[in-house]
Amino acid sequence: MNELPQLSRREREVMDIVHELRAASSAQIRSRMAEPPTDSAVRSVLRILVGKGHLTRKQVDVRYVYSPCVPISRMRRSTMRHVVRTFFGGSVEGAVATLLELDDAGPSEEERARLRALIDRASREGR
Amino acid sequence: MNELPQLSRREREVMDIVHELRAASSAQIRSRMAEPPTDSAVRSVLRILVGKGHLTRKQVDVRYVYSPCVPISRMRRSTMRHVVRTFFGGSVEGAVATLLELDDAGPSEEERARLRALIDRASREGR
DNA sequence: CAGTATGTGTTGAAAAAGCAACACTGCGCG
DNA sequence: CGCGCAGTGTTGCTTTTTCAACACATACTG
Repeated sequence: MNELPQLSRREREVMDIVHELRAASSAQIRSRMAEPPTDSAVRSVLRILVGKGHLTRKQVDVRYVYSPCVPISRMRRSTMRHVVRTFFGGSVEGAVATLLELDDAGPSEEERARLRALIDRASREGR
Repeated sequence: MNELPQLSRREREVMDIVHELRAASSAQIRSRMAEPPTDSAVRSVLRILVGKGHLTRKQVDVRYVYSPCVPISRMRRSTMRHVVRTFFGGSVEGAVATLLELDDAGPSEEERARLRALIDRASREGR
């Protein structure tokens, strides 16, 4: 049903930044962009994203603050689903394996404990 | 060091398809695209991607087969790193949690065992 | 051989993206 | 007040993307 149009290069870049910050002003977003263009250029992209229904904005004090329309939890799931399918042949296990290799320090003891707990909880919810 | 230029909408779509299939012909790619354009349009994008250094092509029988230049393992890591930072505030644990929720069937007993093994192995490699 | 089917590359034009210049507003301050 | 500053929106131009039409090659088939 909701087929939001796909994003251009800059649009995707901005969306990623907003997702990372959860909510951000135009200036904040610009400061994180690669080879940042003019202020007005950034705001052009923002206006387009609001128009397409990807961002909402809300006035806070004098400036606008932008945040994603789609709730973060849904975004997490859909992104992960896409990544697992695209890069891991659908294997959740493979994806977990790569995640665990990310920290080259490796997970701490507490973290490992929490991960085991996650696995057990997933198994209980599965049935 | 290697800063490959960022991708346009169609370019990204094609790259995702090629990553999923590991290697694909023009026609295969086209058949998986959303609202697929003409054959020649697809091949235009492919030629650009080869030019930018994102894809290699190799002649197999009569047709060309395209595959990514960057090895899949590196792609998996960099993509996961990006996703974790963008959508999970850097929390590997959070990312694993979402992964485990993906199958609504939940992981099987064997899969859970393998996941636990992964965790233990990650801890050993960590030091 | 003529015709069709499949694979490819080139070209040029329409659409979208990308962007800076400019104009407007409200605010603080000398 | 007059001035600069920070934030915003609009406009129009330039570049990139996107795409289909066309042309070429090879292989198969009647």
